[in-house]
Amino acid sequence: MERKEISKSVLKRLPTYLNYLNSLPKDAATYISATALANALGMGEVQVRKDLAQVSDGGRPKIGYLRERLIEDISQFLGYDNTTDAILVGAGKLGQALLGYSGFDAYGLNILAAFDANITKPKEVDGKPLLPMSDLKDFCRENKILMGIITVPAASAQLVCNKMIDCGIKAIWTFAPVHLDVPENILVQNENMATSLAVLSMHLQAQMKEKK
Amino acid sequence: MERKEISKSVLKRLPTYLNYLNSLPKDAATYISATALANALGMGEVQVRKDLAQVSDGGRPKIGYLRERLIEDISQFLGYDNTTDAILVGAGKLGQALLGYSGFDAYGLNILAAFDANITKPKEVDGKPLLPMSDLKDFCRENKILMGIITVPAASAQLVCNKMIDCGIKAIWTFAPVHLDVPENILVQNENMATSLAVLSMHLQAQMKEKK
DNA sequence: AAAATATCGATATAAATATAGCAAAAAGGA
DNA sequence: TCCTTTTTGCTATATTTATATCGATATTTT
Repeated sequence: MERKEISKSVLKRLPTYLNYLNSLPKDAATYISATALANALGMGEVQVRKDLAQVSDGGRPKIGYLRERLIEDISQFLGYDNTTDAILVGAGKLGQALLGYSGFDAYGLNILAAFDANITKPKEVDGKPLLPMSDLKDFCRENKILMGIITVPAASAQLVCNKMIDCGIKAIWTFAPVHLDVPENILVQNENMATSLAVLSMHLQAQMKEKK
Repeated sequence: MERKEISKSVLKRLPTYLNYLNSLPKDAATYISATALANALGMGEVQVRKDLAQVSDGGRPKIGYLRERLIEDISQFLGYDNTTDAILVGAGKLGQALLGYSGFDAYGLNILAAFDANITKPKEVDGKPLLPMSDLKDFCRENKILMGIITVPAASAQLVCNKMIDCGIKAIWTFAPVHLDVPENILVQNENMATSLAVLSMHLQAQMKEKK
């Protein structure tokens, strides 16, 4: 399958497909069609078909896609087949929750260690090292870390972000509800819970209004 | 300010503006322009201006918006001024992290209690009640709960979702990486960490390629 | 073997979203 | 007082994204 440019919207839907495909029992039908996928996920069938066409060319008329092959193709496309090592800064509750979450390896993410400003002596949490901030640079260099996860309070997020960039990190996943200023070649993905809440509370407001 | 239809894209950007405005020091300039906001957040100025025009009409040429007024307008628009009560199901690590996070009240969200299948006797976590699932229905009815947060493993998410709907919940915020089937009038907001990871690892892949 | 059917993938259309251009308004200075 | 500058908000255009249409193809049914 040759790789073309892919839009962000499509990219964001791919994990959904993959997830559903993986959730099917082993003895499910060998083939699955875009139509079936669409129905199961409550989406438009044309959209699903177009999305799949961008990552796989195994679709056959009347039949659909070979399930295993499709899983492979999406996984490969998303880079889930070769793991990315990451570090996490901010070992508060959220940080520790992420650190202990065992589901990330399914997405090819491996959090190697956590760092926190309040740590002076190395510890262990969930079998993973929890280190002082002073160790960050050496650790990243030695392990060639490219991805960093920020789970510190908003006030210190930019500072941590700068440090990460200084350590050679190219992609940052942040849970701090602030905008981070970064150079052009660095990608920041803001897991912005506030946007989700906005969508939800808007829906509730609309519903309340309707009922009156 | 009269309320028009608003697109999801705009809605998702509003919290970002609000957040930035709130982060400014108290002695910052009284007025702020769409241009200034755009520059600070690295966005297009036309987009910011159009967005603001949808929630506030306090913009004045050459001057911009009265900062406090703008904060008020966006907050009100997003419904942050009147709190929404919610319950959470799944008191694992992530659930407890959310339960203990004190920042949600700034977004008008108040998590009243948590429920978990492994709980038989009522407990307390972070000063909030942690109750058995059997109490869910009565609690929701009594407190007129409209929003539910799901932090259970993927396998039980749909089950929990069904229960919530049965309890009268209209908006669901889920962290379980599965698609939830719901009736039309129910909104599901999937906090899908996998999509963020997809975007990030895609970026890293592209960067690696570039360097070769 | 022919007809019916389900599905793909390509092309065309529609809808949503983002960007650009410009007149009017308001402040500050010449 | 008039000119210049900045910014708003309107209108128009461009771009992106989603949806619909349709011929081709492969399988199943008749």
